Amino acid sequence: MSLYNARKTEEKWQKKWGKTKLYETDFEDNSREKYYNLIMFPYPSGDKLHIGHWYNFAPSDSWGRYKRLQGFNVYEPIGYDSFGLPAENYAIKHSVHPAKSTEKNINYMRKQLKAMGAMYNWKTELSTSSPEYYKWTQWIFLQLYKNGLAYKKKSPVNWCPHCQTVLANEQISDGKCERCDTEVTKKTLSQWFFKIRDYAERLLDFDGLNWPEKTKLMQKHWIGKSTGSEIVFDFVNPDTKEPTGKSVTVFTTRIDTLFGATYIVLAPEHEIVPQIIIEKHKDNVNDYIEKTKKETDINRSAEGREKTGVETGAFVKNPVNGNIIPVWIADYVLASYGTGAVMAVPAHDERDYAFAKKYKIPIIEVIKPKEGNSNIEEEAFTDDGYLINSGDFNKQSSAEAQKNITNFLKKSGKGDFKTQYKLRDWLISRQRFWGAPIPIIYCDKCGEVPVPEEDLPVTLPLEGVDFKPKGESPLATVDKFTNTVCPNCGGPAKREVDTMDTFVCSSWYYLRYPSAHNKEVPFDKEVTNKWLPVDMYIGGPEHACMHLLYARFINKVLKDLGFINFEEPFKTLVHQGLITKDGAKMSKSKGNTVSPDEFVEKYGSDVFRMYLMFMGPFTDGGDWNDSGIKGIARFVDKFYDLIYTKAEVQDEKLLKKTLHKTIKKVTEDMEKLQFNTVISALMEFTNIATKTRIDEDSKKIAVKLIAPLAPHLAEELWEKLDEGDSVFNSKWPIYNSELLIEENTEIVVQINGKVRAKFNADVNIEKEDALKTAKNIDKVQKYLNEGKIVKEIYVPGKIINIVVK
RNA sequence: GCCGCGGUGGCGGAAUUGGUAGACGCGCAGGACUUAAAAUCCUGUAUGGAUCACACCAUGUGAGGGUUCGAUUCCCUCCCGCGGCACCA
Repeated sequence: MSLYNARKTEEKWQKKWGKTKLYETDFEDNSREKYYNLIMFPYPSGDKLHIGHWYNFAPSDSWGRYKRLQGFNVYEPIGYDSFGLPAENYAIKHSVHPAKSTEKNINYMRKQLKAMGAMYNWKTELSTSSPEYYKWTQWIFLQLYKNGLAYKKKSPVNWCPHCQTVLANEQISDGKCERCDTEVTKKTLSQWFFKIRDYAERLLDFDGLNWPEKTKLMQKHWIGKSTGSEIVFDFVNPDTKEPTGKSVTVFTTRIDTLFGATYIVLAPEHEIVPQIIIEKHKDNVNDYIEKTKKETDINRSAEGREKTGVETGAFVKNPVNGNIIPVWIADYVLASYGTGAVMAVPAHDERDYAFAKKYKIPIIEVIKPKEGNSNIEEEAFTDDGYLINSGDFNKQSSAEAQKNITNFLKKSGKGDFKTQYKLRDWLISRQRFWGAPIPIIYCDKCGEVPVPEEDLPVTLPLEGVDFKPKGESPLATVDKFTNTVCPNCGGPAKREVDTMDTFVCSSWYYLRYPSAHNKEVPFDKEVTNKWLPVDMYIGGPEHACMHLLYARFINKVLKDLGFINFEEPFKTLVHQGLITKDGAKMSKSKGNTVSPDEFVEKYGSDVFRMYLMFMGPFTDGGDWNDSGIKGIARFVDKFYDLIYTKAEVQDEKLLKKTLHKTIKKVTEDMEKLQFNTVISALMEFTNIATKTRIDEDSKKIAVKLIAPLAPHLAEELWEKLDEGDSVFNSKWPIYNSELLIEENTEIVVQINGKVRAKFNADVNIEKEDALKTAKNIDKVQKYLNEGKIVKEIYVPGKIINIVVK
């Protein structure tokens, strides 16, 4: 029977840690190497700390504790990503100011986080919605603004009629608002953008980053670089074939197929469209454009949708061969990518092929496969090959022709090499209240004026706000906020009423943490250059393309502006897996959630977090089982009893060997964050040591080994072992490899690859002796008699395989 | 459709420079303790066959094929699940 009382013990140590300031980082300590261990900070929702948070935070804390035991000066900060829509929606419903509900949620969450017993440095706790923090978010906006990286642009944006707010492309899933599931429509507004596209090329460079390949690949796809050529097509009069003076530029990655272009297609939104329509087609074209406007992007890009389009009656001249080809409009060409115009080569592009067949446009074959055949009557041939029907370029390979044709057009100014990116500039304006106000003032005289840095923060009003959305920012309803004076001329002026995307707040919080106590600067230069970049960043894979890309962007900008001296914010990145229940994702709507509080109450934080880590590999996640946690609870009791009980060692040799094997296994697996096998190794050790009994020195080692996983239990036992101070001020054990050397081994005898017998032998037994021993075994002889020995394989100290035929 | 990851007992999972598949834990079954239960401890537990029982035999890591003395691990084809992207010119 165990005497271990988890809840009491955990409370005791949490209090003690607070008193002794064990986890308050000494940022100036140079005696130990720094280690910045970061988690993706939580959004303080009314749902409190859920199991997903635990699965991110607890293993991360175990990792931090392990690094500390290894001698690093570990900094583990905590904070809250506290701006955002849910608090605003709550305010709309219940008329509670977001500042109030957020504070309440943070207070509750802080209690839960403390009960977890992680080694957070509470001294540098921050929340993005506090004026002390968003003052500097606004400061960052101003740096981008002053350096031409923030600009305002009228653009069609995605509009959620329910939230009455603009959504970023990233916030729409399945044509619906990610937050409220309402069908998304369109609206044109004047918006602030950050020029992340300027950094596209640098964001593709992951050199020196220890990140999951998957994440890097996702960012690469997201940025979507493609290299090709731009070609200028001149419009010509359909009757006289004379140039009209107008032209359109297209982007293509397959300029080698240019001789096969039989029409070009413009996006319905393309600005040149109104100028080039021929009278006869005007009604048709305008109808089509009107129809397109009503369709959302999502519908337009729905899978398997039949391609539609209309003729404009206009014609252009192919610059490479002078062919006159028709100009069409079709909604499958997107205004937002490339130039909003494409050349169509039906013979060598599936989309163009289907379109040409439908509208009976000629198909001209210009590429032949190097090997085998293509059948243009049946389908498009889209691979590279060699050119035919292409004048001087015949017989060249696709790659050669791409270079040569572009260079040929370059001479006459009708083409050039060009690189395109799918990445769009970052839309940061939000027509919301609960965000950092954009520090811009509009003056009738002076125009757009940035708020002077010394006037920051532009504070959110606490009173007089109407949260009910009316299609504009709630801030517009607060006269006290909007009416101000121009910092330039002193005349009356209006403030920008939009706030920033919360991703702006979270794109730099890791820089603020170590300087969070400093009110003078966003981040202390010395501290930052010493403590950054982040050594380990652990969080969900859902942030692969947004938060993690934005943070890299802001970091690079701040480096370019000379504020910091490092290019990348996160050296090592790890994504935790997903916890499921009965194989399904947990969700409130399904009612299959697990409440951490309930299990922490019953078993304690140590047991709960260890079970989470035991369920499966950390990066894969696992399936929660209510009774599975009992196994960990039993293990904790057994371990406590093992250390607590004094007894004579029965089998010293076995104990030492097992202990050092365990040190090796635990150390190696901790390095790989394979907590599940760390725990099973400790279980095996406990099972064996319970039988052999254990001496005091070995106990200390065992306690250190379990300390990262069960910090409270370890501290309690460390104290019981009459060790003062904290186990987390001790040193991680090192195994003695001499103790791991095996003298005897079990050799497996296989006949034709099947295990037939085993025998014990000296590890260094020679092949001949091993075979001799094996062949003397009765059972082996039985099989040998069935045929002739064809081959004998000996894997030293492991296996004998005799092939009999 | 494309890209990435995965598929192992009743369940979560372990093992891969190719070398005894199923560690560890849950669950289940039997036993001990108890008036009884819970807790705890001990034993067993891939499937099928055979046996009073053991020894034993066969099969087995999504399916099929290949390479090899030997394949969960390598190669090919296919099926299923998960995540991401998607008319990107």
